[in-house]
Amino acid sequence: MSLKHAILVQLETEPSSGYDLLQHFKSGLGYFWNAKHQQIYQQLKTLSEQKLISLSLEKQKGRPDKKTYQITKLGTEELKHWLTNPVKPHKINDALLVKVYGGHLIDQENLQNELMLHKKTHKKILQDLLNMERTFLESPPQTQEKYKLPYLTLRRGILGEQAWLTWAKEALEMLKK
Amino acid sequence: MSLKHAILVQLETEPSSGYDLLQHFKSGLGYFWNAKHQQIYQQLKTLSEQKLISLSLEKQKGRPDKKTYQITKLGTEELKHWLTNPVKPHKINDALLVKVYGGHLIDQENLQNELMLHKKTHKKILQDLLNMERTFLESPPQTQEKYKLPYLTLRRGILGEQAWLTWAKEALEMLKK
DNA sequence: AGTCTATATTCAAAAAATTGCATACACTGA
DNA sequence: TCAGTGTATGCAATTTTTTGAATATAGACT
Repeated sequence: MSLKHAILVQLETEPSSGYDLLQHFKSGLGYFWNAKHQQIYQQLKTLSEQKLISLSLEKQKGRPDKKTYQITKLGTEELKHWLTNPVKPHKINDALLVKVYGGHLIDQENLQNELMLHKKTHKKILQDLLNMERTFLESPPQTQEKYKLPYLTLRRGILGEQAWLTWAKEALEMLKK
Repeated sequence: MSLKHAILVQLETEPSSGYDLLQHFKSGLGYFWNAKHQQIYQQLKTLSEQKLISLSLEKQKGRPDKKTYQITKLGTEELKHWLTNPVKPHKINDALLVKVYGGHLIDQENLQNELMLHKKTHKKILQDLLNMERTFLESPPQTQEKYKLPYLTLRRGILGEQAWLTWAKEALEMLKK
């Protein structure tokens, strides 16, 4: 169960509110760990009860108050413990590929159109990731050294998206034949 | 909810028992749709109740009897309906990347070792996929034409694994610095 | 004032996945 | 005969994910 640890990892980077975390899960962390806001808040409550994180209320100007959480010593220990133990390879559930597998049952143009839609999405994602990479590579060397591991997750995203687009091109060519 | 459709797609290809399906989910379909035997049997029961599949009991020599399911007309219609509607991009929950993101907290050798373990796994998967590809490409042209869409799912797997291994190489090099 | 949007959080229910456990048939080898 | 392995199926509980719904603060605009 790694949502807990994804949250702890992010809180270890900087204290955050539920909403801040949600933004991170829409970008950054979210490229490799999907989480819904209900999950995040629920998990924050649990982590707080377990004393792995602590809570402080923060008043904001022009915005509602927010609850800021930060990781505790206990939380950091729990996180380190998890980090030292091996995880299993992630499992894939890709409905698009199920559709491709059974695609002979439908009109090939429909399949092509859908592939092109997904291609568009993936192009956007790749663009976003490349922008993030450019920003990172323009940052000072100590920043680059500090964040070299998060950068690796970015590289994984980029290489994965590029592979996907290579495949999509191939697939569309085959479908046109 | 695509387990249902993954099962229907496979049953459309050929009638199968729960056990047969399980083997398919360990290979072939399983590279892009993960399913546990409990899920499969449960889903077969539901699909049968819904008349999307029909059941026949088959006696075997030297083995226990098996229940063979085949897709019904209604099932084929349901499947086609699903196939014509767009699906969302699949979501990623990759614990390894969460670990890489927070990897500065642990001994870098531990992280390297784990990456190398995963690398080994991915190499094996790629090998399996390439073997499957070779077999496919050695098959008669009409077979290749018939299964060109399932072949596309294989190609996706191969390109994805290759991208993963490229990344792993890059990551290990960075970790060694 | 009301509507819309953004920020911020919460509760609840349903669906799906995972884990644990179990049973039965059949064969093989000690 | 028993233990181990493979084939074959099933039930139940727990955990995780998804979906739906809602509330509150605050600002901007009509």
